Amino acid sequence: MPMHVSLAERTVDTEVTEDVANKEERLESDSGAWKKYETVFTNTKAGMDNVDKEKVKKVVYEMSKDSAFFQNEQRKMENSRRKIDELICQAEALTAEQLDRFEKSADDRIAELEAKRRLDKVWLHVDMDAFYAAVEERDNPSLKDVPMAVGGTGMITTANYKARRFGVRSAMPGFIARRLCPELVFVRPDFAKYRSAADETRAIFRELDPDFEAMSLDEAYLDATPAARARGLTGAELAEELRHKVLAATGLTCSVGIAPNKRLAKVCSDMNKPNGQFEVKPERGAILDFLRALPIRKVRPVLPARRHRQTAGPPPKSAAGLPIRKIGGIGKVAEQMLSEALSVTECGHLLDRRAVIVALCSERAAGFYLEVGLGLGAAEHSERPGDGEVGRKGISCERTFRAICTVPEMEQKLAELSAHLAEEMAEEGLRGRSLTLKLKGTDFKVRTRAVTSPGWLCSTDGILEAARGLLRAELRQCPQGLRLRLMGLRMSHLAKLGGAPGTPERGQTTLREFVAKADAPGGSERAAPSASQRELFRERSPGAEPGGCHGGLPRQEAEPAAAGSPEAWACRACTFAGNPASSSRCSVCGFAKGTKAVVRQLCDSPALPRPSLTTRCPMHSTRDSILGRVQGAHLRKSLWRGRCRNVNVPGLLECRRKIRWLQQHSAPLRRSRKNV
DNA sequence: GCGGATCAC
DNA sequence: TATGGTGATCCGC
Repeated sequence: MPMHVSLAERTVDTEVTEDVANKEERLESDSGAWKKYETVFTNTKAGMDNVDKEKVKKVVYEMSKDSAFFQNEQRKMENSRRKIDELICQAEALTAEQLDRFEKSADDRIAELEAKRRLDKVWLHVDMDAFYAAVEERDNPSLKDVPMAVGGTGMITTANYKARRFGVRSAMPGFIARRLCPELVFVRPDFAKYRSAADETRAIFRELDPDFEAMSLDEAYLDATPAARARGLTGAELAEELRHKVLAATGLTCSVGIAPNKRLAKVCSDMNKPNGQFEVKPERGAILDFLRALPIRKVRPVLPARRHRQTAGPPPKSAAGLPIRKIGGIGKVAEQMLSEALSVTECGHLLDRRAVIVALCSERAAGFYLEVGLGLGAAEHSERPGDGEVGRKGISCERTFRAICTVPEMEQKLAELSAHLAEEMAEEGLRGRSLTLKLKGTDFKVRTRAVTSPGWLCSTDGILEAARGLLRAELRQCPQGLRLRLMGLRMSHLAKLGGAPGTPERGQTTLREFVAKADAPGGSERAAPSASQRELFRERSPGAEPGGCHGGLPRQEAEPAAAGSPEAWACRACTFAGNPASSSRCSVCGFAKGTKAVVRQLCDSPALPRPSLTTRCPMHSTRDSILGRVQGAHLRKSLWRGRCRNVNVPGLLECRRKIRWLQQHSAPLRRSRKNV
């Protein structure tokens, strides 16, 4: 049985249940393994109530089971399984007294949250119905009569409702969709067209709320409070009017949710999809009812036999609460965790189980779940970036390609990505300090490696140089080589290009971020981000010659207009850190240059086992090899300063002792090698 | 700050 | 024949 039973299935009467049971039995005899393969495709979506989910699941499983993708999914599932089991143990270990205490604490928080409840707002969440597909159908009506999907054989972005009946849906790979529905028609996406259609809808949104919040091309939040007051209309009336206007102007239908906050409005827009609307009245009781006992929405097509039975049999179970998965932010993993560790499958359960939730979840998570249980949500538009502010946290690009395993191929990809990223940044007038390299192996495992540079990065060359450094460090850690199917670059710590020269723009930005973070609930413990990094790099001597110790980490990058002071940093031997070129010590691990060569020899020598990420290096007791990157900035800093006791890493002191020993004995060792 | 994971669209 | 790209956030180091 699926752990998450959909809404529609709950109302099924005994006869149909028997039918399902029989089918289950039949399929059980095949093998049964497919049942454990949970994909996002089995999650209920609008227009998919009648889909035979078990069949879809089996098809997806059959087509996936031998792939590397599947293996990776299994690995991820096992990991979350472990975490959930851990949570279950913790839950079982809770004593009655503890639970009592947590319940009181939960009640306090609930009282605080409840005090902030607002019922005076009218929010609309507008969601265009199967947007891309609908635009294509509008422009080519013959597509209306066939199952159709926008996207390629790689991935589907949207499916029309005819296709959804087969279980075809967004985010599904095309080849699986074709198997589910052989006559499926594929249409190449045309984003220019969708953007122009979105512009038409947005012109209408703007009439109702000039500050409306577009979440994507096909989705927006509208604060209809002022309009409702000014015109003396209810939210439902405004929604009705809006839907008609959108249809008249674009020929497209949309669904609208009406509620006193954004979170509820979003849930509501999905209730009567497509081309419908649903309101939760701005009353506390109505909201709690909505969460506890979901009204029977669209009635499923009812078989005559079933109708007959329904009158004779037990009353329909209409009182099923809102499934937690309907809430934005609760995905596959959270759903499983809540269900198995906390016995929460519906929003109403969140309040019943508040003590365990507060006991086991993080502060933020618990707060979120309590809010959901109370039906609370944002009642104001999210803050918009002010003038001159960046408005985003990062900018990135990534590409999937056929498997590559040679370094030149990888460097070629990096060059393309760097150029692309630099171009995008230039378009938005951005520069950044942190670069993250993303690698996905042919086994679908994802790794990310990041550097934060003391200077700004924005040019293709600057980005490429930093990216190469990250790649080389990774290659050094994987002597067996890499087989990649994806590479990506992401720039973060962004700022606008062309700030006044010499101003400590970075300091100001981070300070503002820090204040904002500290202001946010639960964020007060976070340290100012850049302080340790600045200290790491401060000892750089100003006159260092650029080329001295060059491993591929970024130098200070001049802005296109103003010339900055070029500063070489980075060291080949320790793979990573910023090193003043003139220093004889690595600023990351504190080794003298010569020592590192010796350590490397020792690690490489056949007499000793090779260090790897999983085995302990024979030279020290930490998990990482000396040649590998020392994890974590705080750890690097402590190593450099010799304050190991502040770092909670077992064996670190011993590690330093060994290093010292090596340093003292490096000379004879080096000599002995020369003699070989 | 870094890296893994999750989530939404 | 064979599972995407972009952006954000959270958690635990």
